This record gives sequence, C-alpha cells and structure tokens, in this order.
Amino acid sequence: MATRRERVRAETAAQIKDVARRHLVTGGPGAVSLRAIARDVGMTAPGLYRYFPSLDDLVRTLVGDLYDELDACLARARDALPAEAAGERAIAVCRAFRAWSVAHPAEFGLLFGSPPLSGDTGALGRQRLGGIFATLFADLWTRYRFPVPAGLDPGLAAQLDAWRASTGTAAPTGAIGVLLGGWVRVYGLVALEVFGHLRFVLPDPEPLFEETLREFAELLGIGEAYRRP
Amino acid sequence: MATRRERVRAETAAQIKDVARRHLVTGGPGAVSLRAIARDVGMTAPGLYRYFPSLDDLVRTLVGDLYDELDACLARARDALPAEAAGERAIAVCRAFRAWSVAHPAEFGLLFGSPPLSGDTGALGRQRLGGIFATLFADLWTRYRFPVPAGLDPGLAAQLDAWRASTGTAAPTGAIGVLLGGWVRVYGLVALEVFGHLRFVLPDPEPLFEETLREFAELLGIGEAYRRP
DNA sequence: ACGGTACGGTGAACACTGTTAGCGAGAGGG
DNA sequence: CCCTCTCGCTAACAGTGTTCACCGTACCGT
Repeated sequence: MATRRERVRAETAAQIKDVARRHLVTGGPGAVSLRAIARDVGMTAPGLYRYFPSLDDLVRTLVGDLYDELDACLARARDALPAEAAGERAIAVCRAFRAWSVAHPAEFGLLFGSPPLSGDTGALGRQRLGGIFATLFADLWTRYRFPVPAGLDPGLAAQLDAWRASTGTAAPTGAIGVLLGGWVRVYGLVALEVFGHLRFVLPDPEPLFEETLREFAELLGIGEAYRRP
Repeated sequence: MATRRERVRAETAAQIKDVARRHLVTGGPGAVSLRAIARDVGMTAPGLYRYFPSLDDLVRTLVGDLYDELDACLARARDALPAEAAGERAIAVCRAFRAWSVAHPAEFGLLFGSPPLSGDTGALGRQRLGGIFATLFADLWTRYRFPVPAGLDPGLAAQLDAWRASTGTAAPTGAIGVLLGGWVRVYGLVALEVFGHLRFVLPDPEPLFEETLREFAELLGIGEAYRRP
C-alpha cells in the first residue's frame, strides 16, 4: 500500500522526532533547536520544513507521540494482570505511571509541567490517557463497590455527573470523586518528585508513594489487593 | 546609608525585573527576551549586563523574588488568624496557595512546573516556603494531637526523621507523614488546575479543592476547624 | 573646587536561532 | 523514455544572547 517514497519519508520523519527527543532529554526543552536537529540528522535546517511546518509543530507531534508511548506503557501494565483483579491493576498502572515519569523527567515536564500549547495536538493523547483512568475507575467500582461518602457539594457533583455522562462510566458520582482524589495524590507526588521539589525532604520518594497506594487501597476497602512491590 | 547611586541602581534593577515579569505573564517563559526587555526599559541589550551577568541569572533572581512574594502571601494569610487556631490557619494557607497559583499561572509554572535551574537561586525561597509549612505542621500537631497511623515503612520513617531533625519540628514521624500527604494533595490539585489538565473533567476545580481541605481536616479529627469559604 | 575614577550606557560585532524564497538534482510514475 | 514532483540545498532576513571597545557623566577624595 505504502509507496516506497512514503516509507522512506515516514522513516526520516521518525528519525527527526528521535533526535529531537534526544536533544530534549539531554539538554532540556530549550535545547530543542531546529538547526541542531538538522545537523544531527544530516540535513540543513530548511530541509526539515518538508516534514514539519514549524518547530512548534514538531514538538507538538512529539508531545502526541509521548502521550501515545505513556498510554501504551500504562495499558501494558494494566493488561499484564487479569481483568478481575481491578485493584491490582489500578496499583500496577499507578506504579507504571511513576516509573515512566521518573525515568523520563524531561518528557514528563513537557507533558504535565507546562500549560498546554496553543495548537494542542496532545489533546487526543490526554483524552486517551483519561480514558485509561476512566475504565480503571469503572472496573474498580464494578468489582468492589467500595463505600462512597455522602453529602457531596452540589457544584462538584454536577461536574462529576457531566464527566460521567460524557465518558459513560458506570460508577456513581461519589465514587468518581473518591477515585479522582486518588489520581490527584498520585500525580501530585510524581510531579513533586520529578520536579525535584521533594529532594530535601525525601531523597527517595518511593516509600511514600507505596504508602500512598496502600492507604488508598485501604480507603477503598481493598487493602488485600495491595502487595509490596 | 544607601548612596544615591545605589538607590537609582536598585530602582532600575527592580524595573528590569518588573518588565521581565510582565513579558513572562503575557507571552510565556519563551517571551522573556533580553533585547525585548531592554527595549521596554529604554536601554540597549548590553546595558542590562551592568545589572545581571546573564539572562539566566535574571530569571533566577526573578524566581527568587517570586518565592519571596509567595512566601509573604502565605505568611500574611497565616497571620491573619490567631495563633491558637492552627487548623483554620492551615486551611487559610492552603487556600492562599491555590489563589496565588491560579492568579499567577506563568509564575507558578516557573516555580513548580520545571526542574530547578542549575544555578539554583530559588533554593532559599523554597527552603523558606518549606519552613512555613514546617511551622504549620508543628502548630497543627501541638494544637490537636491528631491520630497517626502506626507501622510506617522503615525507609520512609528514616527519611522523615532526618527531615524532622534538620528542621527541629516537634511532631512525631507518623504525623509528619500525614501532613506531607496533605501537602501532596494540595499541590497536586493546584498543579493539575493551573496546567489545565483538569479542564475537561472539572471546569471549576474549586469545589473539589474545598472538599479535599474538608476531608483532610476530618482526617486530622479537626473537622470543626473547616468552614466553607 | 577641581581632577581622577569608576559606573552606566552605546554601537559594532560574533555566533547562534526560526523561517522564507528560489533553485537544482534525482527518483517515481506514466 | 520523458515528464513531474518531491526533496534538500544555498542565500537571505529578522531576531536572539553575549562580548568588546569606547565614551560621557556623575560621583568622590583631596
């Protein structure tokens, strides 16, 4: 199907994104320079414009690819466990999220550490990532029916209801609030760790992360699903 | 004491940082350009080198100033309430942190959304910010003696002990862990909100933030200290 | 009050950056 | 086999951070 031209074109495009990412991880976001990329690829700068309409566009598609990679990584961690073990699956996905983020701090900063760029290509990836957590939420609920607090703020309940309707999740409003709180904890801890804001309090945040997972499992009444890594 | 030269010098330095910050908030971190700043100040670019040894250094001192501003803001929120009301004080500081962050997203991104720069001038401000929360933690503990979970991971306990020793906080290890968990939740929620990663789930994160504060107050057994804003 | 000095600012220059325009060679498809 | 269209090139423009040599002027000590 793909003509030979198209194949080699896709290949060099992939190579361009590859060296762009290498520059990102070695020199930070400011080191992603069109001309430097072109040098490493073996081209001159204007040649890159045959593949990407601008540098911003290049990093945008790079962001999209990174979302894809993270999504795939989390999905793999989830599918490595049987579907019935919803609690173990959720814990595994959280661990995979932290592992990926710590292993790829520059990429994490690009995905989660800055306001989304204007021409937002990452929206799809972010939506798919939200989808992973949505199904995770639904599975947790259908499997365990953990206790949910009553008396939610009506404004909050309305927003959660709207999201539940848009995603078709089965869990009740309160459950979604509880699970969202868990995601906030996981993200907060990982972001603090990756950005180095915990370095002088916790040189190694891993035990606190595990403690957070364990506490959250117990909050859901599924403490037995938690096992030390 | 200050000679006339020193006064006018400090004044123009402040003006430079001022327009740098204005460029930051209007055009993002990439818009902080030496020559553009010089234009707005009414100088040529090399003139700025009489005040800052490099552009990186300028943004570093800007980061330091922003930490100072945030510190002062939080301290003001804390001191607006009587010292005995430790719970109300903690809640007020958390609200002030969110309010400042939401009102200054670009500055928040610079402070908390990227790995600390190499020549780290923000270390002092971050340490002072940590100090604010440390005294907050100590006050919460001496005032309420909330229940602390037993059976902490030994590796985690060792790190928390080291931090407690370095700051001279009075609270026991488990209490520090609980309070650190609260900070993780507050930071996580605020970062998610400021970076726009919650927009498609919660258009208005304020109710969830308030719910988080209320839950945490109840976790500490001081639910009566929480009042709707 | 005057002379020396150090400070603050300028213009030119260098090495970069992203981006556009125009051109040529070579591979692909008819 | 020839036409075409894609690809990569060079040249150029505007803008960036940074350094250098220079100069006027405000300050300071005598």
